[in-house]
Amino acid sequence: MNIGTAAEQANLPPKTIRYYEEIGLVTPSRADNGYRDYSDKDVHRLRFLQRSRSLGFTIDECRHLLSLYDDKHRASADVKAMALEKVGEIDRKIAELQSLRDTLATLPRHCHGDGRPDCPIIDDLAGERASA
Amino acid sequence: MNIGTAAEQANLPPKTIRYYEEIGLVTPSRADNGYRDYSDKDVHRLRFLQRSRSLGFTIDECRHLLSLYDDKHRASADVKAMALEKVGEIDRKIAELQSLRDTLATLPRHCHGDGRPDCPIIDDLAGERASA
DNA sequence: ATAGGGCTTCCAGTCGCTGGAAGGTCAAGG
DNA sequence: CCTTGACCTTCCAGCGACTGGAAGCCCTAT
Repeated sequence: MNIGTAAEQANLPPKTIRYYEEIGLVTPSRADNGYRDYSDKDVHRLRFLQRSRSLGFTIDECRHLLSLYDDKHRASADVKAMALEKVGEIDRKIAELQSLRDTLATLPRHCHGDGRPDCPIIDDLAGERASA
Repeated sequence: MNIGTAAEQANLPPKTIRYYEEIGLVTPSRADNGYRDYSDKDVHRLRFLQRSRSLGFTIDECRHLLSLYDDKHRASADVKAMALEKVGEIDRKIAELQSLRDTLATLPRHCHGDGRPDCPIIDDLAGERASA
């Protein structure tokens, strides 16, 4: 199967698939004309990548997950630990964004927001008010 | 004032400050020995950048904010609109992460997480269960 | 005189793609 | 048989916002 078809089935752009090959995540065989030839197994791998990437795993984590996927004797504990660690990471990121949001949201509240030049937001950014 | 001192006062690494100069955000004068020489005004600008960056504005937005900061006749409406738009962006990002988190958090719940090789998380990533 | 720290420039790398150029291949239509 | 257009190939460059490192100058203290 050509890269375009594989791309459709894996829901990934061809460019990305070629990139994944470049960094050693998938290694399709080649047809006589030099075109990449994807097997169902390759596509399976690509879908695995698509899904784990979309869940926020980095490329290196995906590499690790794939090796666990290939390893018939893996311990499910390893995988579970990775998933839980990732959930923790996302939680931390959410909390960070939340506090960012709260800080940022206070700024416009003191700003009359009309054509006048004095602007409490700018003042705050410039540190002309008490602020972190 | 040398870059090291400016860096301390602005709470930014020297490398970052040089980078900001390279992209035209701050242009300190130079001492006779070729060292960058930061005025209080420069440091003020750097702090402005530090704060707006840490609030999640991109470099280009910071550039815009700085030009509003320099413009004594700016309309506060412009600034307010940027701040509100940014809050919306952050809200969207939080929501996205939240749904990501929810999806990801369901995976470990079905995984016994011991030394056995069968792992529902891997199965899910591989698409061997019904999943998006 | 020398040792150290800070400063300078420039180049390369990060992460995960994405865009574009230049050219080969293939299937369908005239 | 020829052309058109879609698809494929490779390679190189760029995104954002820095960060690390090398090579070398400058300044101060001992």
